[in-house]
Amino acid sequence: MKLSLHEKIRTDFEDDILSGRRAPGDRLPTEKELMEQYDCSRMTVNKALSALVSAGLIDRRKKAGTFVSSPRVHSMILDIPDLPAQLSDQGHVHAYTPHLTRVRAPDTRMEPETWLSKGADDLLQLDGVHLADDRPIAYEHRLISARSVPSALDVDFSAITPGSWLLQNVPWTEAETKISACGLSGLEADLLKQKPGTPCLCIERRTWRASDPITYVRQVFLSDAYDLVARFGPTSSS
Amino acid sequence: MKLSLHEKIRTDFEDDILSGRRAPGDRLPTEKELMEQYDCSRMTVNKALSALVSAGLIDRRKKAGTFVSSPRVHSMILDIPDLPAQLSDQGHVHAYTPHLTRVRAPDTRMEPETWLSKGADDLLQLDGVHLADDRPIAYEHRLISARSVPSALDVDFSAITPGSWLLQNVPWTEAETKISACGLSGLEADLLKQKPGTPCLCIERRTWRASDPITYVRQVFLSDAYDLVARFGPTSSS
DNA sequence: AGACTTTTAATGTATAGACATTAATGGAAG
DNA sequence: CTTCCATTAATGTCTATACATTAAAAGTCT
Repeated sequence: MKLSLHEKIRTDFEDDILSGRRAPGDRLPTEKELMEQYDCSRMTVNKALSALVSAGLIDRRKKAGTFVSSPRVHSMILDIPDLPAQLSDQGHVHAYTPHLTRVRAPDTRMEPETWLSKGADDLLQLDGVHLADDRPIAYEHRLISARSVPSALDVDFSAITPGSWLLQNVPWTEAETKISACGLSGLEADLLKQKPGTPCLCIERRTWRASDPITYVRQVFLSDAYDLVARFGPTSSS
Repeated sequence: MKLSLHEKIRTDFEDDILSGRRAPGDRLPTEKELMEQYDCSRMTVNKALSALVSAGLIDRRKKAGTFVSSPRVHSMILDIPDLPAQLSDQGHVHAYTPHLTRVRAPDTRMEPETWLSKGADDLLQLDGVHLADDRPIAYEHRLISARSVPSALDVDFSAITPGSWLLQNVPWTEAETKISACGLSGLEADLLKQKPGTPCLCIERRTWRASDPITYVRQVFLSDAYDLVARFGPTSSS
């Protein structure tokens, strides 16, 4: 693969920093030194270093210089893809069978419902089962604010999953995701053809669009059918 | 706060996209149009748009143009949980009690062990229980490559947890994390004072340092004591 | 119509210079 | 010795221009 010059400069330092050859606090050459070293213009060096700044690998201070960032944040990005997309990527056949669809008033004893309805608005409830190759793999309980997304009331959710429809029609601006483990309830176990109490991965998510609550969803995955994998490393670069 | 011109251009489009005023798939003005609109040079426009590309908000295709990127994936930033740090942040008292510490040959029937040992090297095995305020909350099974990290053999892991020691002494360059759910085994249940089969969150991680395998760890968390929460939204900008 | 070629409009990369901004540094005054 | 100020070395921003690269679109020839 052919790298452009600013990419080469960037990856050179990326490698040095990630491998530990340049430790946190170390000072990097100045732009002037680098433009001689790489025989290029200052803008090119600057572009490479700017990328490293926004990647959080270096800090730059005027007059002082450029330094390897100190508190190496050990964090990684976990992508939680749209279920149908992920399954079809892996060559499986995805299906969604609605189990319960209705519009109702919020139950104010339930925290997610008071949050979503702001105490008053009607909620569209969409419960259903996700299948991969005809095998049930997840139970989804979803609530949508009828106020924030009135158009959702007219959609036929046996043709498109609620998640995909929302992603395409009501892009979110803010989201909170919680991952935990839980045992299947009696109803869930029944629908997924498992025993109650079977350990499952539980993903809960709330999304906002410009500070309006949009949806709350709780997905319960059979643990042998689904897990989340995140990888972090030098390969991450685009 | 005074914004430089390229920041202004960037935030203008950031706002438009995050608010939904520009929907996925919409085409943005060309660089030429933008340099007239903002009365600036093309490089300035380019810098703003490049930032939006690396933020994943737009896609650009030569000759075709610039478009709001389409499937906004739900991603979350997963902080590598250094359990002691995380717990003390929340005001809890953390303790770690070793349960099994030994050096042994790899069991070649186990995939993680062949990976870590490359088929031959000795492994340092460190199993133990994490407690928060004297209550057991997690069981940790850890293997460290004696070859890649020989200094680990001399450490007293009743004084510092294996995770913290590694984080401080052997920074990784690459990591893979897998999150799933599982039921407690008999041994784990015993040590955590729970019933076998209790649903738990299971985090497995492998780390590398410059392509050398360093450690494999499997942490099993009581589901009522621990879950992962991440929030993603427009506040992310630097 | 279909397959190939050419044009062309857009992005991608890079240059050489200019001026602005900031903060470390050293020197002068008290 | 301390305070203040000027110097200056670094990054930050921006311009105007050039050429490369790509793929859409239009044109041309069967």
